[in-house]
Amino acid sequence: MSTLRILAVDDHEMTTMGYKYILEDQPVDEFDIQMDMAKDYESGKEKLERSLQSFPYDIILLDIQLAQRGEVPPKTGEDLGILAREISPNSKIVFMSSYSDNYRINSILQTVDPEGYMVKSEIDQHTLREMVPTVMKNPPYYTHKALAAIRRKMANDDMGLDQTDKKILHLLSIGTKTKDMVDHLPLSLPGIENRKRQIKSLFGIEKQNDQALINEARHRGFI
Amino acid sequence: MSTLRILAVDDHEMTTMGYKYILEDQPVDEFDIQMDMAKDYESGKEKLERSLQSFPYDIILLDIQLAQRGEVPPKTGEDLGILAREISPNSKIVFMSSYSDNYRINSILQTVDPEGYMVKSEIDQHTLREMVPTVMKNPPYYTHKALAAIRRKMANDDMGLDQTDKKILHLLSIGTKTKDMVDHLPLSLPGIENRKRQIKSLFGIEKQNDQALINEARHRGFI
DNA sequence: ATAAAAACCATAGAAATTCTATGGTTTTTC
DNA sequence: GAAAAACCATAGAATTTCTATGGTTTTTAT
Repeated sequence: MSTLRILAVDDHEMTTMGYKYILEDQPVDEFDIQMDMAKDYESGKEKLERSLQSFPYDIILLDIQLAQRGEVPPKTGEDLGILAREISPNSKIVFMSSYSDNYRINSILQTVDPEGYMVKSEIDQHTLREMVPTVMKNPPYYTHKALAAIRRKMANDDMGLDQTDKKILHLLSIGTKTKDMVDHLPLSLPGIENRKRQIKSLFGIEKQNDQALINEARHRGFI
Repeated sequence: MSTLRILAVDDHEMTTMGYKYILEDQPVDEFDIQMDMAKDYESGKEKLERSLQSFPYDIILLDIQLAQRGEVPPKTGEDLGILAREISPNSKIVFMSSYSDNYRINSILQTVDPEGYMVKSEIDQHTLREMVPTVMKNPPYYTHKALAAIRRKMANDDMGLDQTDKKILHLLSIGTKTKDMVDHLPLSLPGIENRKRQIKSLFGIEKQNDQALINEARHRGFI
């Protein structure tokens, strides 16, 4: 029976406590578990760095939304994941996120490529304990909602949308006005309008408004 | 206890027999199972069409490689899947394939978007019986190797490769000579060479040969 | 070992795509 | 009903990608 060292980073202490009790309570599969906790980017980073001196963590559980301590720009769990990949490449990384929105999932799957992604509403004693051996021996582990998002993405992948198109969809989805997008994109206003028109055409919703575009993009798993 | 009607199409009769015995033997979850079998595209198509008159199939299990009966061009399980989606849209479709190669999986995930994908080496009594209720109530169901392929794809997705680039990689992987690719692509020979060079650059393997490109593309989940 | 084949590279100009600038119309919002 | 935002169209500029061409290097087969 080997011992796994797990670091859980979440700004809600209750959450990490929950993980701790469920996982340390009794052995998971063939593993004994020993948990560490952190509740923001900085303390997570510190624990991570300190661990490299002795035993690196076997698994790192990361919430996306982390409490800030006044940093600008604010650091997220995604940033911590990217850091962890770099300095502790043998640790398995699992995101525990409230978001099941595609833009976030897609981004994390590309920047971090974690061994697991669990949507919080689907985390319970069973899935949590199931995740551990899967991530260690047979990654990846995705909960159902994450998997469904991934499926949507795969099904609508090669539509020819590029990074810029996807960013436009994302900006739209968070309520950005088209005229303000010029501040976030290297494009002129008519350029943006043109792309929106092209995407609508690709989606088969010509001559409809932005809401229709947002709905279709969400349905197709882009946002 | 409701009854599920399942159609299995595979050119190896032993395989479909195996599915039949395992699934009909005893109820799966809350379902009683009744299997039909077919061993090529034509007979699969007939059973499918006939089923529409009475009760459509709940689940359709498809092998990719199907025995031909002299058709040119040969029809595959993918073609049958596309047909099934059209004429029997409420049936769940699950691919049972020997291939875990990405190009195939990616293609099927886009053209058919099946509720399940199982790699044959991972099919056994347990996974088979686990697949049924998942596909019916909580799709998708992917076996581990399929999931790993999907993960690779997601991680390397937005590299800016377009359809043509991916087709070049695929043609390369099946041994097509560069000079012969002009017959399969709407491009001149230097055009193809240029794209290969660009892709190598994207992959960080400048000035290396085709084998290196194939290896890297496979590693990144494109083929 | 060497001849033939294929792969690889570079360049110039053609072709196609995408951008911007501009000016206007329609729709939404308050 | 006035102001703001979204939407549309066009011409020309800028960029990208393609082809044609001619050459060098590497691989393959004898």
